Amino acid sequence: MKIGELARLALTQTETIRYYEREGLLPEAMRSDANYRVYAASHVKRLAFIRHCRSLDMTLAEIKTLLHFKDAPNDNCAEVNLLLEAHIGHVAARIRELRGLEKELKRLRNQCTSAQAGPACGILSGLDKAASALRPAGAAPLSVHVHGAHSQVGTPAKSQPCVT
Amino acid sequence: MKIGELARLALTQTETIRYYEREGLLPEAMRSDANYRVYAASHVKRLAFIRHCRSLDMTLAEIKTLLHFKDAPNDNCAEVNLLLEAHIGHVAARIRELRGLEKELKRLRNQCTSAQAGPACGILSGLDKAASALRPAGAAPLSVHVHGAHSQVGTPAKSQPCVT
DNA sequence: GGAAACCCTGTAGCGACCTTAAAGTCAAGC
DNA sequence: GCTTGACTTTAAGGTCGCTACAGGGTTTCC
Repeated sequence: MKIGELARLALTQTETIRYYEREGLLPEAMRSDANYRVYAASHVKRLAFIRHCRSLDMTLAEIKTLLHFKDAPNDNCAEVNLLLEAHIGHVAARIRELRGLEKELKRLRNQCTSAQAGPACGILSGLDKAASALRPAGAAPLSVHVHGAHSQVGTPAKSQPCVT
Repeated sequence: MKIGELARLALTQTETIRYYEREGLLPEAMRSDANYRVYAASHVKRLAFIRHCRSLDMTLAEIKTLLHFKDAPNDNCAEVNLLLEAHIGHVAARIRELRGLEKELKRLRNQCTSAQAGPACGILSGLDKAASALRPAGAAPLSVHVHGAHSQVGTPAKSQPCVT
């Protein structure tokens, strides 16, 4: 099968597939006479694995590590577990961060409706006040390696690879 | 004051300050005879405002809009409220996404401890199985504009501007 | 045989910075 | 006066995970 069919099967864009090949996540494909990439069923499975991991918000580096373990015949359960455990930690940390943000943002919103009569917007002055307030050092260091509040466009989270 | 002092006061890197100037978030600073940027207290306040908004995971575009409202003398409370409301929506959506991820990751982790006796790692085969499973289309479209599970390095969330 | 659909490589862009390089400036100490 | 070191300047390139061209070649279908 050619790259377009693989892309359709894995709900991935062809450019992304070529990118994964460049990055060493997918092995270099065989080529046809016309220099077209030629894929087999095993590539579909591997790509689906990658896309699933990406939908779980793992970085390509993490996925590369997992693929390495998958390729190795010996039992690396402990190391895989460690990686997964770390990733769960990242996600949990990011959730805590965002919950804090949500709380502060809602507090700001309430300031607006209550201070509407003032000369300046309550939200803007609220942001000012908060900006000049000293934050206690006890606040968690935050930001471990999980994205902020804005997802990148076209992230795989929006479409799952569905290979049967 | 020079850029270094401003950076210290706002717990920001000098390169970030120059970047904000290039991007139009900070006005172009006066220059000394030696072509050094010269700042006043008003710049500290404005930078603190920006950094605080960034710590709330707003994009620079959103912050630019807020600054525009701040600079305008008239009452833009409604529009500011709208922007904030939208941002709260983004954060809430990202939290929902990440909670789902957390759940699935923990399910995977449990597979490992329970299937440890098998020939291959339970987690890896679990990722395989999930990758080949069709996801129902009912799943939310996700990814509104809030980052994923990995924060970018040096994000302002890790250090608050503390200006008094 | 001609048009549409596919494929190739290579490059540039996104956001919010961070890093590095090469050069210029300034204040303090000898 | 001279050196040292801390600071500043601009410009360019790197990060991550793609996405979007541009400018060509190939295949497929009518």
